[in-house]
Amino acid sequence: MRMRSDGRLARMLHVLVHMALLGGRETSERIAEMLNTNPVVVRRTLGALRAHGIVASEGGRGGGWKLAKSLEEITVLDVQRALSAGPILPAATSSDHPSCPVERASNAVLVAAHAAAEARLAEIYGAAPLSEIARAAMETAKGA
Amino acid sequence: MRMRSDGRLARMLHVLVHMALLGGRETSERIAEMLNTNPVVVRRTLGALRAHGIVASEGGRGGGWKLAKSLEEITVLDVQRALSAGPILPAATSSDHPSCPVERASNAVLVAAHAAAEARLAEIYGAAPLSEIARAAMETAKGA
DNA sequence: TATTGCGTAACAAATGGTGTTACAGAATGA
DNA sequence: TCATTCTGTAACACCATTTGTTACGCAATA
Repeated sequence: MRMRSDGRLARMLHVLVHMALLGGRETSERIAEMLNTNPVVVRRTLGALRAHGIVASEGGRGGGWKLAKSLEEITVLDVQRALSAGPILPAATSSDHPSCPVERASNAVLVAAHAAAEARLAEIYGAAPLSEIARAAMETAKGA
Repeated sequence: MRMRSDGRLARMLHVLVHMALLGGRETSERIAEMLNTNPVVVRRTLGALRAHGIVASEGGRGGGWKLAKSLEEITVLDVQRALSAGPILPAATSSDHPSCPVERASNAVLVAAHAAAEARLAEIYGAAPLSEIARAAMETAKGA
């Protein structure tokens, strides 16, 4: 029952930076083309970001998606949190004999280790605004 | 496509410590009872540990499983490595447009962050011998 | 030689992201 | 008003991975 880290975070970072660089509104259709996927998947995933104030959407003719904040104001951690409420790195403990001291001790070690790793990950995510990704991308594009 | 951290590590820590505390050989049948699971699952998983020299097995009457090292010589990291060859925390990047600078930059941030988190996790796992889990378990059992 | 226990193949179930179709609702513009 | 163009969402099927299970072969031993 694990919440494995999926490909949504990478895809969302990718598309959010593109949206900022393009400036205007983008439809699910066009975003889906950017991500080589389906418009419904895009709405589903961007919908989670909208619930956290990262993007906004409008229906009807001329509608679509746009950023609700600047790239400087969005960190990787913000996007991660929008996509998944729980821990980024769940502990993966066992619960075969909840009262067994050995199982408890084993689980405790794993929980502590994961908490430390998660703290490190969240620290880095939180210190990484999307504007930094945009800057690195432009640098690369120029250099190449 | 993630290699999510599954429940095998926790289960193996649990059973290895029990095996050490019990001292002798244990059959898949008895171990399965400890873990509330099936003997085949036990053979499957312990088989991976045997391939890394952590446990040994013998068939036939009077056979079963026993530790190949002492708990002091086995770290959580050893068990983790035996269960899964690759990274503990795979990066979860996207590959929709491998030549897109924005995708590359997004992936790079994620890869770097995961590498740091994984290093932290491996550091803790490597510094945690199973004897420490056994000690903590006995402490708890005594205290309670 | 009968029993015990591992080794392994084969298959079902559950989980969670993904891909897809279908359709309802809202905004826009002629 | 009405057709068009969007999002919102339900309802599936699909894929990959762990887990659970049955079945059977092989080795060791009393």
